[in-house]
Amino acid sequence: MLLKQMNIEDTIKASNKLPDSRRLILNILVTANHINDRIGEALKDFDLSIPQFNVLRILRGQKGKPANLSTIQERMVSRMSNTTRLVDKLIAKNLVERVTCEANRRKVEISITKKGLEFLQEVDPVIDKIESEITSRLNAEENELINEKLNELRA
Amino acid sequence: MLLKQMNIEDTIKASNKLPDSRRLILNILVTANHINDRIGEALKDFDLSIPQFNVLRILRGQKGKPANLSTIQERMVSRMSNTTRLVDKLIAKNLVERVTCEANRRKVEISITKKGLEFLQEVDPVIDKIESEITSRLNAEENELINEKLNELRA
DNA sequence: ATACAAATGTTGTTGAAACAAATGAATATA
DNA sequence: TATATTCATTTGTTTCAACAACATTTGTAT
Repeated sequence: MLLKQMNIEDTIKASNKLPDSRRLILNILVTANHINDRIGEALKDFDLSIPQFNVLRILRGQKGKPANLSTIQERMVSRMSNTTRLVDKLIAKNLVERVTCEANRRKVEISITKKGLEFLQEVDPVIDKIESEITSRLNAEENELINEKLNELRA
Repeated sequence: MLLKQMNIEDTIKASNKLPDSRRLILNILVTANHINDRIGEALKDFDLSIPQFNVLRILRGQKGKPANLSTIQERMVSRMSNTTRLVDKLIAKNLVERVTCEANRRKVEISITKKGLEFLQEVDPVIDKIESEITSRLNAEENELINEKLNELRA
């Protein structure tokens, strides 16, 4: 199978060659956008936004242990200003629940419900498929190499 | 100068090691987010949103030739649903202007104003600095390598 | 103890994005 | 030529995010 591949200049139809730094930056942004579009599209079938999906995965990662709002915020891919209302949405769907923490009554304990876990099990394979479809275009070493280089960029 | 560097598991504080595909996907998304945060922050000093900034750069890239709305949409880093109102904002600031195309009156011709060009000249060095600050953490070959690999991911 | 500061979430408001429908202009069809 | 179809953009509506102000609980210092 032959896949046509485009550099970013073509992709965003830049009129002239970009400076190297901007070229890489744009490439990362465009690629991230591409990924988000694909995942967001798939999640629409489940009436789930990307941030909502991320919160669910974070809560599952807690393995039963509830999480505070601030914990969720820290772990979000993109930091949200109003995580409260995001959680509200998930509560309305009975996918998560919230109780105020007894030890420190300012805090709040958020956890994923049984229904939430079951729901995730339906969503997961769809997203996994997209993710591995994308990353399978590179082999494991290339994959790992990019991981390292991106880590350096964020350093 | 020693920079502390974090892998994505640490960055998003994942409780367990992620599968390779998700690992790379998340890394790209987190990195893009990091870049957007930094650029968005800098643009705030100029009362400019990232999409607005992109439109201005697209129009400058036209070198005097005006662009249609649809042309702008194609070239945007992230596709927007309502570019009309985005352009309205820039018109309100006298940075761009819009006239309906004589040849095809459905179309509209959008171009950057003199003031817009001058404004971009102020903004550019600030953004360039951020962009090269980030990309300079890798050398030219690494930089180019990632570009290629990202192109393959989007293929 | 009391007062003051910091931590943690929530709520109100405003502006932007997503989505769908509508407008107006050009083109194709009958 | 009249009518339908498509194109390019705009507009209306609903949802969501950013930001700031607020409330409540906890911690600290006098």
